Amino acid sequence: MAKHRPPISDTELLVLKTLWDLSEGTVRDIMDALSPRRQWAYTTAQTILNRLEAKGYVKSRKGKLAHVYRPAVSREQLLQQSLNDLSRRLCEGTTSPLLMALVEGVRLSPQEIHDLRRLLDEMSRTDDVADDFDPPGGQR
Amino acid sequence: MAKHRPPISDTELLVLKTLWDLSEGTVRDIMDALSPRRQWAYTTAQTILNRLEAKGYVKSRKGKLAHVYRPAVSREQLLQQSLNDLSRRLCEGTTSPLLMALVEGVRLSPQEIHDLRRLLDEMSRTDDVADDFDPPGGQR
DNA sequence: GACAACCTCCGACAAAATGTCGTACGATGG
DNA sequence: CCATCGTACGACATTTTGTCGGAGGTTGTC
Repeated sequence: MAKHRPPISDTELLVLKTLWDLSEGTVRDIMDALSPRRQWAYTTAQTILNRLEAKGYVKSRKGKLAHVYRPAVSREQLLQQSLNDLSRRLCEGTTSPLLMALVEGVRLSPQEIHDLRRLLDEMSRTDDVADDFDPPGGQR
Repeated sequence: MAKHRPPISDTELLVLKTLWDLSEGTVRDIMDALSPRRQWAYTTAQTILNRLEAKGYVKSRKGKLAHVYRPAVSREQLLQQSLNDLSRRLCEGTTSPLLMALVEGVRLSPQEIHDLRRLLDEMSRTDDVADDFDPPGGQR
């Protein structure tokens, strides 16, 4: 189940991205990594991290000296979640409209098209066995 | 160029959706269509419409009696825009990660897979002719 | 041509989200 | 034992969102 998480703001995302890069780090690590792009008071960075944790995007563990933060969601998961939210907001939870919009609205490289085809092949192969009959107790 | 539009809030989206359904309508039309889900003062609906217009999501024309509002963006365009924003926020503007996340993270129906395949076929066909050389004066 | 019914314009306001800190205080290592 | 560095907690200005109220223009109707 994709857990429901409050929306992430731009500043928060900036910090999360930094954490993705670092894999993990303390408040100070974040500040260092971010400077000179952002000149924050120590507590500012701290607050962002706290909020990120409250929202479920990072988790922390007690390091010897300072708390060590690490992402609780990967870029892929965040992508996933965002797409789901989008789908719920705009398409009553269906996803093919997203697919269509993406494929139509973007110039895919031949390489990407190829990869996508492969992926589709895989999917229909696994779906074949599952779609032959209605699963008992199937939903919706 | 996809115009940059400020983010749309949930309430605003609700109204925009109503406009999509009605094709167009006055403040009162919106209110009627929305009741009894929402009990708004007339001016509340008006404000939402105004903000939607300010943000570029709807436009209005002067009707005989009252202003008539109509969507300035279709559901597809909004989808497009949202996906672009997402791509910019999370993937430095690239789109294949979105594609992958969508295709992997969602159970497509055989029908959807079929449609997608068709779309891909079309794309590679048009790409074949379009990619041989730079079209003179070609847009986007 | 005065009235009621509608509309529009403009501004107001509270609540929530966001961006940014300061302070008080506990742990730590020379 | 005191200078550092961290944490907890709260504060505050700004922006965004959700909701209205009131002043004043149109209009259709007796």
